[in-house]
Amino acid sequence: MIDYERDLNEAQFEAAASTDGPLLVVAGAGSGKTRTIVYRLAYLVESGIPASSILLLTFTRKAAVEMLERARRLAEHSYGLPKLSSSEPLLDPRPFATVQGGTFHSYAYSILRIFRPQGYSGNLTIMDNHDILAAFQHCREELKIGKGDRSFPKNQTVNALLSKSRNKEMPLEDALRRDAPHLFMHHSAMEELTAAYARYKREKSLLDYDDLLFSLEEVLLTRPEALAYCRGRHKYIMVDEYQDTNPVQARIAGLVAGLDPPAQRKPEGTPDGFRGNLMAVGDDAQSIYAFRGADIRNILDFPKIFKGTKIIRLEENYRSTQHLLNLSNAVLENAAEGYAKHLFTRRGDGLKPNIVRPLSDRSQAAHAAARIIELMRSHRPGDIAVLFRSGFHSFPLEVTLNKLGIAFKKYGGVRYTEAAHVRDVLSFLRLVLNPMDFTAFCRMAELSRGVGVKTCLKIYQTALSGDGEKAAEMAARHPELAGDLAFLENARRRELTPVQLLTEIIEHYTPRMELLYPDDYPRRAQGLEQLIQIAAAYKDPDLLAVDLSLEDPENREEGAEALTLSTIHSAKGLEWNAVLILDLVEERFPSRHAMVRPEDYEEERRLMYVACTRARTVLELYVPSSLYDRSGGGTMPASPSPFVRELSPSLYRELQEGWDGALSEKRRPAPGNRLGGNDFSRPPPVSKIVDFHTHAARNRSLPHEDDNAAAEPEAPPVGPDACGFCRHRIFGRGKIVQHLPPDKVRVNFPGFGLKVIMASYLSMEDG
DNA sequence: ATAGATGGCATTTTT
DNA sequence: TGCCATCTAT
Repeated sequence: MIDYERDLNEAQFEAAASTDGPLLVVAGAGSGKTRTIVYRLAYLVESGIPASSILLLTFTRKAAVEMLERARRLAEHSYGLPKLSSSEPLLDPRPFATVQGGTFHSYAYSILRIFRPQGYSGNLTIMDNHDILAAFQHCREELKIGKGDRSFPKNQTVNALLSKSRNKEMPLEDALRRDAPHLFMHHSAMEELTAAYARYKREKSLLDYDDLLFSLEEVLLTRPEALAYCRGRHKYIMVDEYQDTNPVQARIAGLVAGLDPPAQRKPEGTPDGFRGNLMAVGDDAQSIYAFRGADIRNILDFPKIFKGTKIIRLEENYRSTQHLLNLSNAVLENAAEGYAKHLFTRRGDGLKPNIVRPLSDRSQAAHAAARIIELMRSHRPGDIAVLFRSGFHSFPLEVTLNKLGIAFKKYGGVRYTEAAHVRDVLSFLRLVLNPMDFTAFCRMAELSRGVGVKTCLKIYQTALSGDGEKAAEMAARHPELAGDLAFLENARRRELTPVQLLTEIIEHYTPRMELLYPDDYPRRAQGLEQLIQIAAAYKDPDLLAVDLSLEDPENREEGAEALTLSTIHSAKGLEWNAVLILDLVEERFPSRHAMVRPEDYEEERRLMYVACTRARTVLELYVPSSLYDRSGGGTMPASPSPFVRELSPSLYRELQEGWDGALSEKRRPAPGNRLGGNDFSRPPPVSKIVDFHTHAARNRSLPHEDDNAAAEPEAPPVGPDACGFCRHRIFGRGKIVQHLPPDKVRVNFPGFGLKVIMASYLSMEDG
């Protein structure tokens, strides 16, 4: 049996054992949130609640799968294997097998398949990003909007703004005023485009991501049988990462859990009206999705909306050492709004976090790689992660790792499902399931030579008007297309499992792929193998197709054995022994786009908090002094992120890159000894980097260390007694403040502050 | 009408 | 840099 009181702390236990009524669990980072949810699942099931009446809504499907998997292991461990001969009623060997789990989007789709939204008939098709852009392009050509007008926003921009306005539930006009005032002049054309886009979707039974949510809400509000169905089926709702829900999602959760729609609600609110079982789990300090409409008020107002909410706080941290927590807590301390969060741990102090100051983003990559190699001696690659604000921040590191042959997987950035060949195969799959899937049809048809958008549209329109024969005739004029259609026809006739179906599609498609991608088709073929692996988990090809459109399958692909590179957003909810955070400089982190509105800035701070709290024992913050910036025409100075500047030096250890490329601990002037020249016995280099950018270094004609030689400078151009001004390749002109025998000087560079630099790398300047 | 090519652009985060 | 959108020759 499961011993809840042994395995959980008091607060966790209370959360797990509070089965009925509204419940808000404010779970600090690393406070055992997943554990609590898993044990609560077990508790519910042990209380006799059928697992099939539990719905677990998570932020990603991956999170749901992980939790259910952990629940299964807990059950296995606690109950053992079922004894077949026992006369006792057997426990289900997989007690959680029927718990429903997934994202709001996939839940919405599962309901909308049964209860179609108003105006939609036939199979619903989920649009992915490419489909959406193609739709906008189509509409704008049709309406001749923005033609030849350079100032008119691109499809991507239009889509982003529209989606934002929908998620925040504000008129497009207001969203423009707020986020893109320079586009405000186009607001009426954009409204027009938006209307055309909506028509387009309806005509072709297409739903974009936002439609899934709004359509579900509409169905729940307008069709009592749909609401009754959902409520009858799921009586216990758990929502993970509640701080990142947007208003529709919160309303959907409330509706399904039993909250009456506003129209039916009594004027005084919901005094005793709410009888549902809804648990929200989240952390206001980790709310990082406001940009897509997440509303932190959902979690703050939860107790007001659901009267009688029990609030439980989880503040004991089981993940990180105390030194790491001190730094994370400090990040929040400077928040504009006072978050009452103070994480503590009983794990012990551990090591202080390191702040590493490389001279450039290039050497940042080299140092990070060197550090990773060092860490891999005592950690598995899967226990190490490099995090960054934006996808492209990891590019230099990716290059370095590739050179060194260090395998990594990257999350965030280019997505697997967006790879062209995967989308091709997916189109075939979708067309087998739904012959009228317009976007899939276009994608497949355009693989044939001589077929473009116009032809696609014509054939599709003909088919839509019911004249299937004529459409087939038109298609037959293109032999390749005809072959594809015959293939689809054949595949449809047979009842194939998802795996069989995909196998046949890939077989059919492979010759095409070899023509299309002569340079790298073997690699792509390998990627398609993965698709088949993924398909093995599905019985219903329809659900497979939807999931492939909704999420990145790479996320659940095999082992955690590779080093992780990830945006902070994608790292949410995960943890590693060692975490390196890159590019902690102004303009990058916080993102320069977040410097306008204070609330955006605060979200960056929470992002920093999320990043720091991913680490268990090792945390390193990288603060390069310069960045390569192509638009700025080369290497530009960079100032440390305010999130780093704010930190008290007592919280971390500081490593600085000398001009010889080695890292050494920064000397902090002892109190009362600020310029004392005698105690500069140099601490041993913490990690000496091999120059991974040899050719780059040569191009810049920088001397670099041999592997065995301690760098001995050549005759210094800056003499031992020199004073006054000098010049440095990156920092520019600076004033020599102090000599550090035998071979270094301390220089004050305007904009960079004091630097300790090998004298041989400086040239004299006239005062 | 299509396909291939050129040229211009901007570069946050995700379901 | 790589992605789009538009242009141009077929």
